[in-house]
Amino acid sequence: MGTTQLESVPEPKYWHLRTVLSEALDSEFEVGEILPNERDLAARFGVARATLRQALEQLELEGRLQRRRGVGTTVAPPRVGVAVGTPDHTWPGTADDAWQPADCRLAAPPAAVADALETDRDEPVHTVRRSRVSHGQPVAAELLYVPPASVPELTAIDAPSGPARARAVLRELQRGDLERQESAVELGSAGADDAKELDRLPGAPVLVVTTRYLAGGRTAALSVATYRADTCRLTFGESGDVQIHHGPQTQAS
Amino acid sequence: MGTTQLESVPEPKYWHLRTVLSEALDSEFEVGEILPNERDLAARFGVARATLRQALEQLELEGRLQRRRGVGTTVAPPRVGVAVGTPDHTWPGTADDAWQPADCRLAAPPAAVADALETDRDEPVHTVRRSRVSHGQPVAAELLYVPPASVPELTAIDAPSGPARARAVLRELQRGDLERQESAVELGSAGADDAKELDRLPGAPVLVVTTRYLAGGRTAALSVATYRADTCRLTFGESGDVQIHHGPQTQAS
DNA sequence: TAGTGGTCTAGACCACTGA
DNA sequence: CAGTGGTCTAGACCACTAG
Repeated sequence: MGTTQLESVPEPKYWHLRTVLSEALDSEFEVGEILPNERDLAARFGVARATLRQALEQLELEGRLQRRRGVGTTVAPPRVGVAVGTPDHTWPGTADDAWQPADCRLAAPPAAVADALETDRDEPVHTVRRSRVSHGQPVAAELLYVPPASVPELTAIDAPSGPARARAVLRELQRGDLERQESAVELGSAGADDAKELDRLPGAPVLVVTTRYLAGGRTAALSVATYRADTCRLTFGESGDVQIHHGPQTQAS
Repeated sequence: MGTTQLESVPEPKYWHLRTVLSEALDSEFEVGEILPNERDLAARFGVARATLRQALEQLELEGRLQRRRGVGTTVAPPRVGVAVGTPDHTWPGTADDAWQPADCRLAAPPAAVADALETDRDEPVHTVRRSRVSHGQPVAAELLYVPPASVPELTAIDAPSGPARARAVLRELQRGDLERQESAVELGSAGADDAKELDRLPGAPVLVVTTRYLAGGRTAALSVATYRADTCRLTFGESGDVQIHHGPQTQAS
């Protein structure tokens, strides 16, 4: 990071700063390397700390930086591709299962979920909580809603609750033949519980993947999964791993 | 918004404020209604304007609010579902074409794009710029990279450049038989040009959809599309419109 | 305990919109 | 023009991590 001054330009300081830092990251830093602390960086560029932080937030949103309280700011590795489009990676129990069941409860779901499942609003459904790990890092937290009708042979004795119960539900669910799945992706922010599971602070940006599993002409299950937006790239279809995007698009015209 | 004071809680003020406002939005406001201005709101809750703004930013990220400089803050309508998983909605020229070609240039693409296309890094490719409109609002800006080999019958005479040229390229491209497509979704921020096209400020959060189109065993084209993260929900597969998510996930335990 | 990022304040000025 | 959100400052204190 050679120069230490910002020219006066009509664009916001924090945006210009973002660009300068981004180029510095490309040319002068290695993945995992720690940056100078925020107070030093702000002084070096002659801006207030809040302005510097605005630039860092942008870069973190783009997956270029990783910040941890009490530790520092490090250069983030490229985002990991996470397959979500094919049943292999989400329908429970398939071979390379990166999902780890955490809990299971029987309770009435949110109204919107009940509507999508076509169950009564106060009819309890199995609610499985799972977390997904990739490359040793937690990447997603999921709530899977399974109406009792989808797991008819589930015996109450298997296990009362907890991970064992969750596995029993998933095992029974998998006996059904999945026809197809429909997904939607949108931006959201992590709630307190998801944040803890994803090792982030509350409000951290997440990609919310809502998936409806269809089997036997019915909605067999419905999943709401939150993926870390800073570290994940969601892939659909054959896991063809296209890695193109890097920073805001700029078109020389 | 009845109460005007925040209790002292161990959670950040802006987060608590976000929750309070979110509930107020559900119960006391209609879509399109304008909120009091930031200075009034901050005073009403007894916090600094910056803190209030942090809460509003969260809600905007979640698609609950829409803020426009010089105008005010309004309650946003639910996100619109935008189909991106099936060729019908992205492969050029299909029936219900919501895409509007804006420009076309012949130029060497970014290195990463050239690698994915399996062309030489300095080999020029057709670069089509399109924008997608839904419900009268711009929702996406796209750069479509088409190697000359994918449009062999394109005559240089059709049109030198501009929208007409873009349409010619798309028309020729469509003559190929699309086998399948692979997509990836990640979070990004809008560059200056995308931002203008999407009617947002630079740095606005976008969902970057990178798609590789396969035809005749080759990569026929590659697209990098940026969708407004605040207003869009990307749907994959049959356009089954699951609308579940609303605010951070909270699990009563 | 020293150093980091996270939160919060109270101001100021700017860029933009619409009447 | 008045009013809005957007940017920026210079501080302060807190929560967390690691030696």
